Order: sequence, then structure tokens, then C-alpha cells
Amino acid sequence: MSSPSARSGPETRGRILDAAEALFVEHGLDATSMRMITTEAGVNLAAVNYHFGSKDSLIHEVFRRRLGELNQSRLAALDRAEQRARANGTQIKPSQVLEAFFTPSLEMATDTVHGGRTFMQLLGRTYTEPNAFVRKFLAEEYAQTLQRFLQALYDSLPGVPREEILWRFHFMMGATSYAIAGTDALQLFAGRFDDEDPAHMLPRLMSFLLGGLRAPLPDFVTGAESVARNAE
Amino acid sequence: MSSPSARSGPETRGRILDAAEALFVEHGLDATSMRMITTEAGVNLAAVNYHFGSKDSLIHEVFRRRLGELNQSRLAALDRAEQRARANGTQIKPSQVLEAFFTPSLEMATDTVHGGRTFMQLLGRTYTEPNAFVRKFLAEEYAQTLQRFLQALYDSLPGVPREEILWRFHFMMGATSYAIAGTDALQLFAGRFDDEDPAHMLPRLMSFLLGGLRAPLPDFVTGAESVARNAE
DNA sequence: GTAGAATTCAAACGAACGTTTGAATGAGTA
DNA sequence: TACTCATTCAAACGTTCGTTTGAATTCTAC
Repeated sequence: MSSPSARSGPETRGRILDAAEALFVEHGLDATSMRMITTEAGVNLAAVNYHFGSKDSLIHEVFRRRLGELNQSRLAALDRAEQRARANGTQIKPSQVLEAFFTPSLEMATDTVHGGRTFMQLLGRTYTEPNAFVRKFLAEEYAQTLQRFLQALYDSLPGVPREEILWRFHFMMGATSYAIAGTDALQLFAGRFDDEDPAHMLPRLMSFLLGGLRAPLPDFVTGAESVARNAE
Repeated sequence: MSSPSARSGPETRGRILDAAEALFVEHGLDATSMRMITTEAGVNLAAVNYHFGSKDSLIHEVFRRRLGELNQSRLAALDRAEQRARANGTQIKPSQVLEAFFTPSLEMATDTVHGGRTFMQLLGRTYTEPNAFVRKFLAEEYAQTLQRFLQALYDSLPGVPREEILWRFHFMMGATSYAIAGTDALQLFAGRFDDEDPAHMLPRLMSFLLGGLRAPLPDFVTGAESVARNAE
């Protein structure tokens, strides 16, 4: 579509952000030029530097405006789960921690109206972004949230070595990023899926992730004896 | 290190490939310029175009030389596993299929001597590469291998819908790419891991992947009844 | 040792990049 | 109407990009 009509207005900033978001997904950060962005947004070339200062600052803002919202949803969900557990006098379950973390991602990825899906695809791709500047502010943006969730996972799996929980959380983020970045990430699976309904991805992914978390620890950790069966 | 001495010789091609591989991992494909590559390799700027024709062709060759070898290892491992099963008159197990696919990746990722580790990090990052040209030849390079392995997985899990197997294989590739691309992919986990011994990653990852594959199917698939417990 | 092919080299090419400039435009206030 | 301030605009800036050129050099074979 892309309607480069609509003579400006004060929504120039937002139009630039939306256009940049979409183009970043399609071509990557580097391969998306200022001219592509301003043409798609229907604004003057100089508008980006006027409103954001630089291309790097624009990139930062594209991520910031959505990531703040996403991580707040995650933390709120974790708060609710912990409160519920405390009210019942029970320990929070690993599955509840994972759901609090990954459900908001998938919900945002399902939202095709407000551009959430576009952004989550972008975010999924950006987890492996080599650009040092991008990696830095993404790490900062995630730091507190990740800290909270790892602690919650540790608490919910008292018998399992933290090192192993960390590794599995790492694997889970990989599976999720990949799943969200698109079934056609590599075109390897293009055309093979019959059911790409995003609403079905959440239960599919959660089931897979929980299975991975519950799996017996490798032999060299346990001394050939499985002890990590206390997950739910 | 990087020794830009050694007055050329016929190994100019190889030096360029190695330098490009390392720089692609560090900065990404776009952000790595011809001048960076030729400087690192200690060759003249024009050497890339002379030996490879263009930057795109160089990129293609960087992937081709290692990917062929990797997929041949995978197929050979699958052949051996199927032969063994046929000799015993048994069906091949899902775990054996997965091991045949993912073990060669991890082995290559562990090889720090011949640059295998560098390449696998690059490959992990490239699964989400937006560059259409790169995606195209990677898909071609993978097509046959993926076909064989998916069929083997289908055969080893006769009771499970193919759609679900496909999704889980997708998730598994995500977890693996992410794991290999580096524990510091996002610097999110930087400094948190005590044990980054690559030799320990394989059992950790295989355990996680098998757990995910074995997990009960989501309710909307089974009608709230689990049927996917036949994995090993 | 000399012809001829293969390779390396310094220099330059046009194109595209992110950014800056200074004038034109518009709305809000006195 | 005149002034102000924010925004938009066309044009140009200097830099870096991938690639090409043609001469210099090295290697190979007779």
C-alpha cells in the first residue's frame, strides 16, 4: 500500500517511525537508506535529521517506543503471577514465569493492526545484529527485565543449577526469536506450513519451550542421573 | 593477530575468504567493506574483483565452501543411522535424526582451528539475514538436506501430524542458531555464563531440543489429549 | 632468455550514502 | 499587519562505497 499523499502535519514523526520500522524489517538496518525512509513516509529527506538528529537516533527511537511497552507488559504479567502465588501460599511455577515473559511477545506479534507484528519480526532479527550501537542500547533496554525473570526462574526451580537454567533460557529466546522473525526467515520453510495462524503459534511455542525446560539435564551435569523433573 | 605480511602467492583467494569470513561475523555483510577485507587479508583492493568478480560472489563463496561440507556431514550421519536401524530391523528414532542434523553443526562450531567456529557464528546470524540474494542461495544450498531430514523425522514419528513436526523443527533450528551465534549475541547474557565450554553445549542443547520435541502437543491439536509421547 | 599468460598494483570512476545549509512556508500571537 | 517560531523544502556538502582501468610485476613454458 503505502500512501505517500497526506500533506504532512504534526504526525511527521510518527510517519517516519512507521516507515522506518517496515523498511528495517524488509531490508535490514544498514540497507535501509534515509532516502528510502523519507520517500516511503512521504516527507522531506531532511525531516529525519530535523526530528531525530541522526539515523542512529531514529533506529534507537524505533526500538524504544515499542520495547518499553513490551517489557512493561512482561513485568506486569510476572507481578500478577507472583501475587497470585503469594495469595495461594504456593511457589510460582516455571510455566507461569515463561508465560509471563513470552506471551506478551506473541501477543504483540499477533497484532497486525498497530504494527506490532512488524516490530516483533524486526526485533527477532535484531537479536543477532552485529551493529555495536544497536546491541548496546538493546542490552540496556532489556537488562532490568531479564534480571527479574531470571531470578523468578531460579526461585521456581530450586533444585536446578542456575547455569543450566541460564542456558535453557538462552535456547528459549532463540527458538522464540526465530519463530517470530518469520516462518520464511530463510525461505527454508516457505510454503511448507499449512497453518500459519499466529494465534496457534503461542500454544505451539509454549508447549515446545516447556518441554525443553523440563527435559532431563545432560549427563555431565547430573552424573548420569536426571534431577530436573520438578518443572511445571 | 592478522598477519598482513606474507607477500601474496597463490593463496590470495584463501586469504580473502578467511578475512571476509571473520569480518562478516564481526560487522555483518553490509557493514564490511571491500577495503576492510583486502586490508585484513593483506592484498590489493582490486584482488576481490579479480578473483571473485564481485562482493556478492565473494559472499556466496564464503558460505558455499563450508556449507557443502557441513550438509554432507549431516547426510552421511543420517545415512549411517538409517543403515544401523535397517540392520537391526528397527525404526530410526527421532533423537538419532536430530543428532545427525545438529551434531555436525556443533562439531564445526567447536573447531576453532580451521575457522569452523567463526563460520558457524556467521551462519547463525545469517538465518535472519534480510538480504534477498543471500537468502536465495542459502535456501538452495539447504533444500535437499532439509527435505531428507524432514522426511526422516516424519517417518520416525508416525503418529504426529507433519505440521507439528515442521513447527518444532523450526523452533529447534532457532534455538540452535541462537546458541551458536554466540552467547553474547545480544550481550544480554554476557558475563552471566560460568561454563562456556563449547564441548558442553552439544549435550545441553540436544537435551533441550529433545525435550521440546517430546513435549505434549498443544491442546488445540490433540483435542486436549497428548499423543506425542513416542519420541526418544 | 624470452614470449605470453596470470596476477598485483596505484589510481581513478560514478553512484549512493548520511548530513548540513539557508531560504520558503505555515500557524499562532501582539 | 508585522513578528516569531517551528517546520518543510530543494540543493549541495564531503565521504565512502563497489567497481574498473591500464600499467607494472611475477610466474610458466618453450
